[in-house]
This record gives sequence, structure tokens and C-alpha cells, in this order.
Amino acid sequence: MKSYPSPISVTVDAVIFTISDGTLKVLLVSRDEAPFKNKWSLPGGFIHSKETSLQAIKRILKAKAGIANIFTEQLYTFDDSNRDPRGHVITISYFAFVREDQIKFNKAKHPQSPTFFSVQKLPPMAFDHAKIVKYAIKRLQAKLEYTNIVYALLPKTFPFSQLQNIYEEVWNRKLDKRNFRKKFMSLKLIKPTRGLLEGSRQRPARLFQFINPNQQELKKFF
Amino acid sequence: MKSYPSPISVTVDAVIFTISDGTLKVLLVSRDEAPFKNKWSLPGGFIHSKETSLQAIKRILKAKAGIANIFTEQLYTFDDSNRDPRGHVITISYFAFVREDQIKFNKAKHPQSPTFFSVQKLPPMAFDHAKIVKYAIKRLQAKLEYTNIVYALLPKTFPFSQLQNIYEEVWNRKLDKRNFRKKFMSLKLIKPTRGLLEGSRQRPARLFQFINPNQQELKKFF
DNA sequence: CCAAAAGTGTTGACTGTACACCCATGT
DNA sequence: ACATGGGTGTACAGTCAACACTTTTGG
Repeated sequence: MKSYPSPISVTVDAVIFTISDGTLKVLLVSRDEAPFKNKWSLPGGFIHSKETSLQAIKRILKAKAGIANIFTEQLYTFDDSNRDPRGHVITISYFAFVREDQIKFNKAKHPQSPTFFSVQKLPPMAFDHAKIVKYAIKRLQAKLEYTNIVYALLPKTFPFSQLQNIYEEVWNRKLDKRNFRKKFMSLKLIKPTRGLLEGSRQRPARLFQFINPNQQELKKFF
Repeated sequence: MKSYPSPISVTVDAVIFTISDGTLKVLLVSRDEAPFKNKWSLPGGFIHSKETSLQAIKRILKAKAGIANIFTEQLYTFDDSNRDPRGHVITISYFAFVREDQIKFNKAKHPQSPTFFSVQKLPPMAFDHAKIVKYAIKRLQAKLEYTNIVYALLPKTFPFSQLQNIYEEVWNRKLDKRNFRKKFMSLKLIKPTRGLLEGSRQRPARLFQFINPNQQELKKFF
């Protein structure tokens, strides 16, 4: 048996999306070592020798931001020769979603200051992470159109306007209320509950929920 | 600066499609070393330390099958822990297209017997390559729908039926002649030439060509 | 003249889009 | 009473799917 030629360093990076304050945001952490020390970057790190890239992502997200049990999907493997000043380092990138209520950051446990940035106002980032985020947004926009991933961004019950807002934020354009409701309802993914959204100073909105309560996997609409 | 932890062996594999004898085929080579010696596998190999995965694919395809200058696109990175008996080996897979007339295999130059197999009659394959091929076919089916990649599978001029045949083969279903022609023509990608297809014993077919003669990149239809 | 593939239009169903007003509540 | 977002229906245009016959050539 031949020896294994040319070992290469392999990292993983995650583009974690959330919707908070009604806008689409991405999770960044402050790098605690060179290169790019103190620059914002996607949460990521080297793959350990006995784990898969998916296991590595889950380990790193838990350690750096206390995030667990979220939907993740492979995005792309970036290996441009100039992407890392340390040499030949490739990264397998993932994208994922969290709901606001799943997050609790903590200065002591998460010293790299995990912070959600609006995709409209991203800071300068380490490596080629700006490119990776851009690519992830494109993928997210496409997936929203033909799958039910929006599920991963919504709480158990939600008013219809919150659902529509996600589509508007991700696609970055306004949608017609009536047409959107008609189309989404025809997909038979959600149903009204008996609940109403209290506490606004307008007419209370009907709350909806997904019909399949443990709808974990991704389904195609068509 | 920290040392680079956990080097991992990284390979590339290519799923090369062609249409020949009117059917969709995939290129396989016979492995010339362990593991899986003499089994059919996707053409691939280890990435050298100074090259990107794309460069590696191009180098390997040229060496193993004499194929150069073809359209390639990254497919997925497979890294299941059990995919390679040698240990932790991940593979960045690519898919690509050749036209029949671009190929000339040669026993002396290409000792691994590169051979196109119909996707309907694939032999047992090494590693997880059957899974990779299956994934590539799905991607190809999707891409055919909303991009102009069919370009990469057609000669300079071609009868309309050859174009339709590609769609039928890849999607594995029959399409209505009239509807297909109407729809494809409305995309304004091809135009009729003055040429006719001679040599059949039926009515000669009009030959078409793509309007942009150097249409290398992938364009979306919509 | 026969076999074989080439070529051509119309209709009905469905889907997407544009568009404006009343409703229920809190202040 | 008013400000605010919640909630609803119709009409037109464009797209998709079903469907059958004539044309041109070689043998």
C-alpha cells in the first residue's frame, strides 16, 4: 500500500443565519490568534483526525457559540491557493440556521464574542470569508424558493407576517401580501392555530404552525 | 503561529458525462493499485501539495484519459468516515462534460482502460463512487433545467432531435416534440443554420447552432 | 409507394401578478 | 376617532400540457 501523499490542512467554516429584529444576520466571531488576529471571521477551525467535517462543525459551533442541534448543510469547498497566508489550507463550508430563541451568548464561555451582523452591514472579514458569506446568501435565496427550510427560522407558532418578512429579507424585495399568502397556503405546510398574537397595538394576528411538528428534513415543494 | 493540526489526505474525483449512441454515459477507469485494485472507479487521485483541487482534476484527467479543456464544476465534498479503507481520506468531487468527438483513448497512453458506461448499466465501483455518480446525475438533471450546460454536450451544429434526446436521456422520460421545440426556441439560445443533416434515409433534419459561438460559461435561463 | 423521422398550431387548464378596501385592536 | 398592521378576491396575462397530421427523403 502506498503512503498518503501530500497531506493538506482541512478546516471547516459555518455560515450561520438568523433573523432577528426582522433582518437577516450572519454569525461572526473575533479571531483569537494569527493570522488575522482580532478580525471578524466565520466560526470554524481545523478538522480533527478522527472526525468528519460535519462532526467538526458541530463541535466548533458548540464550543465557540454554544450552538447545538441546528440544521446544517454543506455549502462548498473553497481551496483557492491564496485564501490562507499559512499555505495550502482548504475549507469545507457549511450553512445553517438558528432561531433567535436558541441562542444565549456568554462572555465567559464564548470569549470570541460571537455576534450577529446584518448581511447589509458586514464588517471586513478574515481570509476569503466575505466571499463565502456571499455564496451562502445566494444558496439560501435559492433554497428558500423550492424547499421548506424557512421552518428552521421560525418559532413554533408565528404570525403570517413573520413568515413573509423572512422571504422579503432574504430575497431583499417586497412581496404582495395577498399573492404570497395564497401561494404559501397552497403548499399545505402550515395551518392556523387558535392563538392570536397579543401585545401589539393593532389588530391581533392569527398564529400559524407547521403541520408536521417534527419537520426536520428538507422537503422540496414540487 | 500554531502548527497545522491533523493533516488529512485529500483526493479529487471527477464524474465525466457524455452522450454517445444516444445514451448518457459516465467515464470510469480500472484501478491499478490497492485498495480496490482492478475495480472500476471514477478517475481521480491525490491533490499535490502546490495545486488546487481544480488543477488536480485537470492534471489527472489529462494523464488518465487524455481529456483537456472541458467544463468542470465542483459537485460535493464527501468525507464519510468509512468511505476509504486507508483511513481518513476526503474527496472533492467534480462533474464535467465531454463531447464524443473530444475523446480518443489509447491503450498505451491510458493503461487504466478509460471506458464510458451507460448510467443504466453501471458496474460495481470502488469506494463510495456509486453514491457520487448518483449525486452527480441528480445535479446534472437539475442544471439542465435552468442553465445552458447542454451546450457542453453538443457539437457545433446538431439537429433539433439530438438536443431533445439529451434532455430525454438525462431526465429519463419522453418529451413532446412540439412543446419542447417551442419552449427551447423561446430561450433564444440557438438558431437554425443553412445546413441539413445528410445520410439518413428519412427527411433530412435542419441543423442548429448556438447563437453565441464561444459560449463557455454557464448561464441561467431565467 | 412505403417506412421513418422531421416539422408544425390550437385549445384549455393552471399559475403568477396586479391591484384597493375593510377589520380589529390600543391609545 | 385615529393610527396601525391584519386580512381578503377578482381579472388578466403568460406558461404549460395535451393532442394528430403533413412533409421529405431513401430504398
